[in-house]
Amino acid sequence: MDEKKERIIVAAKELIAQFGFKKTTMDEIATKARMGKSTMYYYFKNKEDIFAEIVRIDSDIFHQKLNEAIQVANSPQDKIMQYVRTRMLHLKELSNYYKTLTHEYLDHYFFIEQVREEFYNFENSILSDLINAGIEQKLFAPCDVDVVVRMITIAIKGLEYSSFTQKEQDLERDSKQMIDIIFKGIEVRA
Amino acid sequence: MDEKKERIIVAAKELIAQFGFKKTTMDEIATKARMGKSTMYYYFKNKEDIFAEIVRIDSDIFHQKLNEAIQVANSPQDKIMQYVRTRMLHLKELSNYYKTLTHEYLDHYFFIEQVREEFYNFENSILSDLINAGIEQKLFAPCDVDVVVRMITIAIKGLEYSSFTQKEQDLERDSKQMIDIIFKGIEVRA
DNA sequence: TTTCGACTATAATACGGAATTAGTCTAAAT
DNA sequence: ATTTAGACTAATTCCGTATTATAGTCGAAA
Repeated sequence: MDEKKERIIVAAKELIAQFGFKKTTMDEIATKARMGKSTMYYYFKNKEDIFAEIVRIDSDIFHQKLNEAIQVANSPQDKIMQYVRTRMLHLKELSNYYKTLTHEYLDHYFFIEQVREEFYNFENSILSDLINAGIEQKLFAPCDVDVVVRMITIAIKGLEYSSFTQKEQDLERDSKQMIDIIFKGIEVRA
Repeated sequence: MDEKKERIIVAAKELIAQFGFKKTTMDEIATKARMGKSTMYYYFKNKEDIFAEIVRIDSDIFHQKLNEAIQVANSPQDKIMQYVRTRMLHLKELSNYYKTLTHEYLDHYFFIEQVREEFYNFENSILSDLINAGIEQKLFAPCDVDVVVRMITIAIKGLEYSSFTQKEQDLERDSKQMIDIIFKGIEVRA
């Protein structure tokens, strides 16, 4: 029954969002999902497995949003701009959602690391493709694509950091300004 | 007696570097500095005061190193490049030195916040001056200086983050590549 | 003015028993 | 066969308390 699995996920998601992973007990999830505790063990191996599934779902949605964003835009520049913009906005939303977990991240949950790794590869591949497309279309100067991608991701890291203390609006403005500088540079043009 | 103060600082600095602020006791510092514990209270108001002084001294040295770096370089571009390079290298050194403290930073030590604020202003002022100089010398395109400075500091934050998992050499290379992109951009030139 | 040992109040720690909790198992219901 | 649940267990967390460690004070001596 997939509907049962869904109920567990929904209940767990709400509780975890409110209280964090550790503070949410299997009994609470079971009660909220209106079923016996051991029933959940028929659908999930253990507590971590439930959380892993929740993270996986969110991660899928996030990937999808990013893919949509670059499909909507036209030029490589626009695609990169929209990618970064969407990434920042939705990540802030997600991190806001998972705020109760921030502390628990310290305790190494393997699948967090795994999701991070997956996302790193995803992002790298998208950005590489966009930079390469830009070079082919003679929009970007021929350059070491890996280096450029790396610098963009480092810049994104900086944006991410500054986003902790920032409202959504400023974050979007900063993202645009950063990408703009990476595109055009600040030196005078010949 | 300034020599006593020095002895306290030296002893405290070594112990704190090795064990962290919390794990270092006033008794240990006193023993290492070869004096009675309460003697130290003649020279310092309390334990935090000793640490604040240590941080202040290190911070002064750091500022000095940065000032030297930009004096040695010639063009605004070079000065910015050297500034970032020096900043990353010495900050890595410092953070390596204070590695035992990383965890304790979480507990809000007011003077850490204060030093951070001071440094933020220092960095802002230096970068603003350099960008303005570059614009005056027609090296940089006329632009919103505050925005450019902000983007550089955000990029530096990203570099800082990636420096945690990186060796000095890569850090230096990344710094150069980042600044290079900020100068030149990646779009083709007309 | 400078130094120190003795002292105190407070904060960290250690510990043991009680309560929770993740996960299992058996058996009943569908 | 599949699904559910309540009782059960082993492990962990929690909690009150007794003990220790520690930052900071004080008065006296050098």
